[in-house]
Amino acid sequence: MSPPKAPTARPQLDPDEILAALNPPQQEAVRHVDGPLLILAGAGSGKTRVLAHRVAHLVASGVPPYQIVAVTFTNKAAGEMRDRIAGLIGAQATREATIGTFHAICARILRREGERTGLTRNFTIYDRADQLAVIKESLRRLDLDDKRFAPAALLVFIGQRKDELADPATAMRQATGFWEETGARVYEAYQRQLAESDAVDFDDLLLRVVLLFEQHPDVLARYQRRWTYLLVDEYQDTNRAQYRLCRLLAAVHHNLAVVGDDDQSIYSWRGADLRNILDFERDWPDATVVKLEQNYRSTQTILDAAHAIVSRLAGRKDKRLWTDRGAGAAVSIFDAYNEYEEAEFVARQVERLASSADRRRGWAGLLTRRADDAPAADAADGASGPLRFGDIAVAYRVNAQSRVLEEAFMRFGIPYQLVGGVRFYERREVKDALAYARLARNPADRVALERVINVPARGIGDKTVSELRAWADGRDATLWAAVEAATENANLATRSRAALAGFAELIRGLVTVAAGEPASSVLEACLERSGLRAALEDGSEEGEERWANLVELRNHAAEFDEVAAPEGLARFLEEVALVSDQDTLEERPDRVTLITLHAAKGLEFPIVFMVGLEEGLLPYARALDDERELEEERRLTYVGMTRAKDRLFLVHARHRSAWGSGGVEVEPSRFLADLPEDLLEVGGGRRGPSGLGWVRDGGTDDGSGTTPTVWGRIRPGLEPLRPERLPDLDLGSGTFGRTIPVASGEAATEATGEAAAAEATPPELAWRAGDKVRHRRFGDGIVVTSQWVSGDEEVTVAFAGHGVRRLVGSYAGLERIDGR
DNA sequence: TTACGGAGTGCTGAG
DNA sequence: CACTCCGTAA
Repeated sequence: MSPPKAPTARPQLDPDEILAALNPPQQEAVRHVDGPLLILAGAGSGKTRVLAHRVAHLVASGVPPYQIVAVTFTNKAAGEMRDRIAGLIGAQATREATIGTFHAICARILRREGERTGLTRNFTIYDRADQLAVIKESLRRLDLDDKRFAPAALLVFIGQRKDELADPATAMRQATGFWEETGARVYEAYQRQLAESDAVDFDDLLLRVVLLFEQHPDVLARYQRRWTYLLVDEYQDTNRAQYRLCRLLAAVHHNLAVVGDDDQSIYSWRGADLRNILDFERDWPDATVVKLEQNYRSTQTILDAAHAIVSRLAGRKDKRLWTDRGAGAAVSIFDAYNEYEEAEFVARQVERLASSADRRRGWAGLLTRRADDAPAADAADGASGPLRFGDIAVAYRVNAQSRVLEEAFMRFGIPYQLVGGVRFYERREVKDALAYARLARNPADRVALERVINVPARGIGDKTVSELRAWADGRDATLWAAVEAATENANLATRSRAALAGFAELIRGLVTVAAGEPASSVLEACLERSGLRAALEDGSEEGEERWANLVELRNHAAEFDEVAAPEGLARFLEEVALVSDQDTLEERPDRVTLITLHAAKGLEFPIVFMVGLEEGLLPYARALDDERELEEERRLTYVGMTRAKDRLFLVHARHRSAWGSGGVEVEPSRFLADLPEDLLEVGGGRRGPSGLGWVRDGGTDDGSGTTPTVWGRIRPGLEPLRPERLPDLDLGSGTFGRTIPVASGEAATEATGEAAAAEATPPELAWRAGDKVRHRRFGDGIVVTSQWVSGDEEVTVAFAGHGVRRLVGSYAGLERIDGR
């Protein structure tokens, strides 16, 4: 996303050549030049390819590259798009096009035009943690109780208002009830504080550009002239602000091409509005619609299974994916006793799949379980080479599920990489260092200032900071102004004044460095002068590790050194603020990828394990009482399944522990029951009547010999994970778990000495999963599970807005609000 | 002002 | 279990 350069001479491209390698619908999408275009692109239908070829075709047809803007969902996707386009039209011409995420493009626009809206070009982008700090400060200023008005809930409230393009006044007008009125007041205070800090949050990046365009038609007209061809990827995940942005930019020329798949819409919780794609044809009556239904990624079996999940959605755009790759292997279901066995199963399968024997013979043999079908050869992308760890991904609903998997992989010595989780930029020392860097550019950044004013400790305690706040509040000044004026502040102790003078001097020095030195030098100065380095180098192993992180941070900053000061630092901070989890994913051929289902969107792997297919996890507990949310869980399941190219494993456990407590019994996901039996092979678990209509009797291997199934047998010489939690694995005759001593309808019992005691407890539980209840404090919720714990019933309830709570039955005073 | 330990509490998802 | 918050002692 370098600044546009004057168009340069470029090699002549032949439009027909660009079309050559595409199928007919793809060609239609690429050949379409003027007017609105909706590309309904199913998973794996080659949409990135179509987008890239479309850009190339536009250029070949005479559109100057700088008039093209392509919007992607992540920076990583932008990079891939850029590479692909460069492969077609050359790097030189590609550099002239604008390719990036909505957020990055808007940040760039605001950097250039923001002064009309009261921002300086030094503005800071606040992340979620910063936002929470601002909300807490706003609550303090309004003298509100953060118990009654939970910062996280307010953040959601404010975010929703912004997604709808509602300002604080509008939010106040539309407020229903006291809580929302208060929310609107907090919203107003929050915005005021952002303005004081010369900062914007993620939503503001979009919102402010929309407002800028709406209030300054001249600016809008300039961008309309500049960008005459718009391409938007992942259109199903756009929110109202992004939608409005598209409409504004395309209002004159109508050259808006969007690509999306309503089946893959999984971000409604952050404002994505499915109507944007469903109503595209109504918004643009002259729209051309192209459906891409040929899939180049998965086997037909995987596609059929995935279709069974998604075909039950109401009001979806009708489409069905097909492939000419052949049926391929059955989808494998594994029924584990608990999450430890689940993880062990995955690890063992990974080990087996990547074993040297399989590697030598290639792994085509693994893909031909259904004998009537031709081998699922895929010469096109070379998938038939030796299988590597990097060909395997394990996907799960929530990050917390990764831990048990990591433990199992470590045990088995399987290399893995984790996407998401504790992110690099969220580590404390990294945030501290970045706070200094932010202050070096923008000392008004109050969140950064409060973060590091006493880090490392320099004798500026809470009392001193409170006095500074009072000084600033009384004068309507920034906290930084209060720091600078501290030497004249009689309310401060002499010692505090001295400490503050030192701190002010430190920041002023950093500001000077930031004005003229490259980004890495600024980082260097931040680390050294602040004392961060000295504080970390205390000889401890932890300190050493943290220091290593800061060195990495500085090295990353050095990548921006070629950009002249002060822009280099600005670019660095902007990129750091806008990186996504997916952006941090490296293509490591030697590592298994552990990833959330959300982050896995847009990726593909030859082999995918989806774990935790259980009621309460997928679908997630909080979605159980809401049909729309359930549909989103369904789409999320679909997204996960369609990541798999050749082999898909769906794994669920019968018992799962939640935050430290022992395992409770869980039901298999309803989505499993939607899968056609003839596409599946089932392993693990108890045989026979199990309440699962789809469980097949008999063993797990069909005897064809092409799938060397070893399920149900613990590997000799390897102790089971957490043996105390597992039933007698190695006594099971070919299958796991025999019969587990759990009375029907009753709570889970560990397969330990506790079992006997638990079995003696009275079995009548007042509550069961799915019951709708009301609690006097938490409001309405849904029972996730209920079990006997030391003589009382422990009810776990998911409350709307209050999270999942465990309550003691006899005290909770739960009220049944409907149903049984 | 800081360091420590115990208590309390929370797990969607993410730019 | 893993984090943050809070009170207390140094």
